[in-house]
Amino acid sequence: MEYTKNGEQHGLINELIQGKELAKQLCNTLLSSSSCSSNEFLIDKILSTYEKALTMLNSDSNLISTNGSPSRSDLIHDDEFKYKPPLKKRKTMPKWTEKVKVCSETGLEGSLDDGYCWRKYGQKDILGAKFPRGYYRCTYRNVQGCLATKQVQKSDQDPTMIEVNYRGRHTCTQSKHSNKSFSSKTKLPLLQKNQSHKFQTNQPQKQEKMKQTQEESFTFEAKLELDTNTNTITKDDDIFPWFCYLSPSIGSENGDNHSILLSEPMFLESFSPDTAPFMSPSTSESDLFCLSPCQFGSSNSNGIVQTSESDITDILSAPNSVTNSPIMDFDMFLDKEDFDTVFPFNTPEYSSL
DNA sequence: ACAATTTGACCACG
DNA sequence: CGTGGTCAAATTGT
Repeated sequence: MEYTKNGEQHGLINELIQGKELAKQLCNTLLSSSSCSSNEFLIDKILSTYEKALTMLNSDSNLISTNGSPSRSDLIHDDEFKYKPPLKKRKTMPKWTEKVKVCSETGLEGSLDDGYCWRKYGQKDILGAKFPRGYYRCTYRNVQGCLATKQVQKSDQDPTMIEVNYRGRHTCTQSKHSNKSFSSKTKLPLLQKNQSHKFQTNQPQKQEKMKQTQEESFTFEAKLELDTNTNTITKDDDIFPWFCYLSPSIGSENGDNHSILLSEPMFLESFSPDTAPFMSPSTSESDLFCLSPCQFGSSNSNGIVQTSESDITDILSAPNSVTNSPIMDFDMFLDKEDFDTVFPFNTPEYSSL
């Protein structure tokens, strides 16, 4: 992909920065119990900004879509949802990839928490990858029919990087998060393939569990960058600072995350996970929410978001994204209904915010 | 006893 | 047919 068009890239960054600022304003507005009209205006502006950014990205077809899916910018225009994917097989399930970098100094890279409860249902060696991929689904799949799943895999290049591929939004209500702790729910395959899996799943596991208790000392890094090799876009904290990356050391189990949240503009409790499906899973209930592309991170995860198939447009659909703003793939984009769910600002229920 | 994880088998897709 | 994703029995943990 050639994202070498400096001018365009610069413009994109500007748009994104503007979006950030607008989001901040909106947050402030919301926090000050502002008027609806003011909110609507800001939201419109934000949407417009993202549209522009997406359009810019879209202008490079290679950048956005690798499988012929409609570009996101096509979708974000309300009245342009007429588009019907030609032969889309399925997939209304949003999907996005997130990369989380865990500071190895803490030696805690074995786990991470995005705020949801996951149950591991599989692990597989992936061709060409050093580390096996772990498959997780929502703990409440059976109970609440939540179909959210995620795949977790250590990065080949940088073992401190954890790649988390989310699929589907959470439809469950994970009330337990109200007592928010930074417990990690995901354990990563720590060993490389050539190491004994048997060993891996036993002994190290205990170590990991012990590590989990130390998770509060996790530190994360987040950045956004364009990876010209992989056609992916990563988020830079500078660009999307409001994505709220809390350091576990800051937020705390009993601590008041809100105080932190307030330091960076974010959308707080006025959104509940139930009413705002686009929110970050990571924050789940307690704490932070974010507009679409973003999510509110919960303490444990900070990271880099990345679209696996470089469809930045997916940004807009990050329903239950995670801690780190997800930029979802739109290889299977959402239909309008989904989009409204994810980015419901145009819906009546949100117009009164 | 129940819940979660592991892991080989199975299946679908390209 | 190879690979990735899921299932489910066995195992382990609480």
